This record gives sequence, C-alpha cells and structure tokens, in this order.
Amino acid sequence: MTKVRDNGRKDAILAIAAGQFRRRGFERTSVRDIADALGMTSGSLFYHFATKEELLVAVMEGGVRDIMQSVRDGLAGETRLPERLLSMVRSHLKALLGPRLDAMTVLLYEWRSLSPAAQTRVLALRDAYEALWMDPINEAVVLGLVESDAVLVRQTVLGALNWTAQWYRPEGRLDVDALAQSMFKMLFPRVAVSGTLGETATSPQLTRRV
Amino acid sequence: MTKVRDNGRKDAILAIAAGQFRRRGFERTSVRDIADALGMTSGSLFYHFATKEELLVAVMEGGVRDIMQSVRDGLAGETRLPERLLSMVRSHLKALLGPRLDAMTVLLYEWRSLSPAAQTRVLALRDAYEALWMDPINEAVVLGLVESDAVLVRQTVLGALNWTAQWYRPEGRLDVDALAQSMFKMLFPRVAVSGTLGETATSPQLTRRV
DNA sequence: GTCTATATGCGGATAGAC
DNA sequence: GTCTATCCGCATATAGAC
Repeated sequence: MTKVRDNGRKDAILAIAAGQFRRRGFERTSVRDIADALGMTSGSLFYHFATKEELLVAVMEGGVRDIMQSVRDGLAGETRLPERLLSMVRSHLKALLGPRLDAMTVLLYEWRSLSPAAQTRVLALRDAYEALWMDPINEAVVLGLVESDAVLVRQTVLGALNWTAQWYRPEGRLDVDALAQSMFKMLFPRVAVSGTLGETATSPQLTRRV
Repeated sequence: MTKVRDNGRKDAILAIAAGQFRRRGFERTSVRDIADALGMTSGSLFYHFATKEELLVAVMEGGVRDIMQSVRDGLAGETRLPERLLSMVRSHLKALLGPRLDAMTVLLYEWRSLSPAAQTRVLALRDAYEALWMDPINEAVVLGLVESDAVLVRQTVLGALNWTAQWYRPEGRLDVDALAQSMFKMLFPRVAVSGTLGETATSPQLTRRV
C-alpha cells in the first residue's frame, strides 16, 4: 500500500499503483485493477496519467527521489568515513524497506517494462544515485580498507542491500537498524565505527587479514 | 539464446523461451514471439506445452536443476571449509553467468508471474538450493569466521552473487573466475584459502578485526 | 508434429455526457 | 474530475486438416 502523503489525487493513485506493480508486476496489473482499488473507473485514471507507462515512470522517479533524499539527509551530519559508510547503508535500507518499499521494489525490478526511451531516463537516475556511493568507496579503496576494485565493491554492497527487499520481513526478529549494523559489519569488515560496536580503532591502519 | 543441449524439440523451445522471458519478461513475451523465433506457428507450441505457464515452470525447474548440479559437482573434491565456500561461490557464479544465464535470470526475477500453485513448487526448489549453503555457513559461524546470524550471512552472500546477473558483462575486464575470487574475498574476508591468494593461515584462529 | 483458422476474452485507450 | 460506453487489437488456447 505504502500510503505516505496525500497531496492530491495523483499521489494516492501512485501509491496504489506502486503496491500493485510490486505485488503482481506491471504487465499483470491492469489499469482496471488500479482504478478498482481506488474506487473509480478505468477511464478516470487517464485524466491523471496519459498512459499506463507514465504511471510506472512516475512511481519509479518518486522512488529514486526518495532514496537519494534519504541517503543525502543521513549523510548530512557525518564527516568521517566509517560513519559515512554506515549511514549510507542504514539510509539505503530504511528507504528500501520503509514506507516506500513498493516504489523502491518497482524501481529495482520492473524497469524492463519501460519503453527504451523511458528506460534510458530512469536508468540515468539510478546511475546518479549509485554515483553517490563512489566517493566514500573510493576513499576506502585509497585507505586500503576494501578490495581495490571500487565498482565491484559498490555492486557487491548494493546487490546485498537490494536483495533484502526479497526476504526481509519487518515483523521478524531484526529491525532495520540492527539489520543495517549487521550488514555493514559483513560488507565493510575492515572499516570500524567507533563507539557503536565495541571496536577500538577507527583511523586507517594496516590491513591485516587472518 | 543459451543453446546448450539439443535433446529434441522441447529443449530448443525452452532455450528460446528462456531467452525471451529474460530479455522482455514473461508477460510481454507472447507465445507467437517464441513460435516465430523457432520458425513455427503459435498453435504448434501447444503440442509440446499445454499452457504458457507450463513453459515458464519448465524453464525455471531446469535452472534450479542446473545450479544445484553445478554447485554439487564443484563441491565434490573439496573437503576443507575455505575451499568448499570458495567453490560454492565460483560454481554459483558460473551457473548464473554461464550458458544458462537466461534460465537462471528467469528463475530469479519472474517467479511473480507464476500461479500460486506453481509458485509454491518453484520456491520449494529454490529453498532446497539455498539449503545447500547452510551447512558450510553454519560451520563458519561455529568457527567464528562470519557474523553469527547464519541466515543473514546466506542472504547477504546470495544477494551479492545474484545481483551480478544485472551488471556483469562477460566481455568486460573480469572473467568469472576472477570475479569469484574477488567476491569471495569480500564476502568471506576472514576465511582464507591457502595457496591461491598469498595468504598464510587456513585453520580457524582468532578473529581480529582492525 | 505442424499447419490454418478461429473462438473468446481482456487489455489500453478514447469520446462525450454529467 | 469522474462516469458510461465502446473501439480495436492482441493474447492464450482450441479444433481439425494435413
């Protein structure tokens, strides 16, 4: 469902559409399904969105905007590398698994349903988001705290994080913050965050692997 | 395309179907598309498969069979934990990114197109595959070589590995073996494999994190 | 085993009244 | 801004000839 704001009819439509697109996929969801869930008829939908694809694009663009905002906000206070990386992991998971789960999942898994033109636009937005990760990861590479191939590190991290949308259940034993802590430790084992986990050092130092 | 064997017409159909399902998605692919690519008419397809969904299920079941076989074969010679884990990472990536890429991707990303009944069957197969990972991971947990939540470790590892299907290009700088090595090092940094990487110790020992 | 022809329904989208 | 009514194409699936 993912009902968040209610700025007018369009947002309500987008929230419902996102939910249906996620659960049943874009192609299996008919505009009649969406209209029914909103208590209107299919014709009315086309007053707000010219095509079904426009609806999908709007859902996805909202998803990218939200996760970029979330990560940027979380980053605002942090200056040191370990905290910055942990913050990004946490913000990413919170945006992905929080109230915008529907839109985020659609963004991740429904882009093949877009026309080539729309695909280009949406993938460009995704690229912009992924670029946010490169600066801190490159820093970690320079300090010898992660594998030397920064792109591979980013893909591995984002892959692990994005996969949570397929299995994480909020009613389970782990809340999102705890999940973020654990995954951060797994994915950046040599980047220690001071205070939180009983680690000692935070400054870059020799990178012994046992 | 992913043409591997040619045991009769059915396999050819499945290979073509897998390719189209992967590239355009199950719903956007019509039985006519598949028939055209095979040089036949849509009616003929239904001589071999009673419904379009049956085709999807067959593609997916083939995918699970292949990756289980690949991982089991790779595991055959290995007795020690580090080598077993590295072997699983390598076999998983080879099955996922090799000649069966189409079927594997369909298995990962098209299961929502299945009817509930078929979904249950296919997800049971996927669970069986994922169960293969639990023994070595539990061992690593006991030895203190990974995070203590074995399920979380498995999901993180499989998430990172499965995501490669979205970005890995065989014509790039990294071949699958090198990719497997690098990802293994990232995902199991405290599990060292002797010989291959200039590491010294392989036996479990104190788990110092710097 | 493959073809042609077709039944049948649902899909996106539009027109025009209210 | 929402409704009703409808156009029209494409989808899966079937029947029966060859």
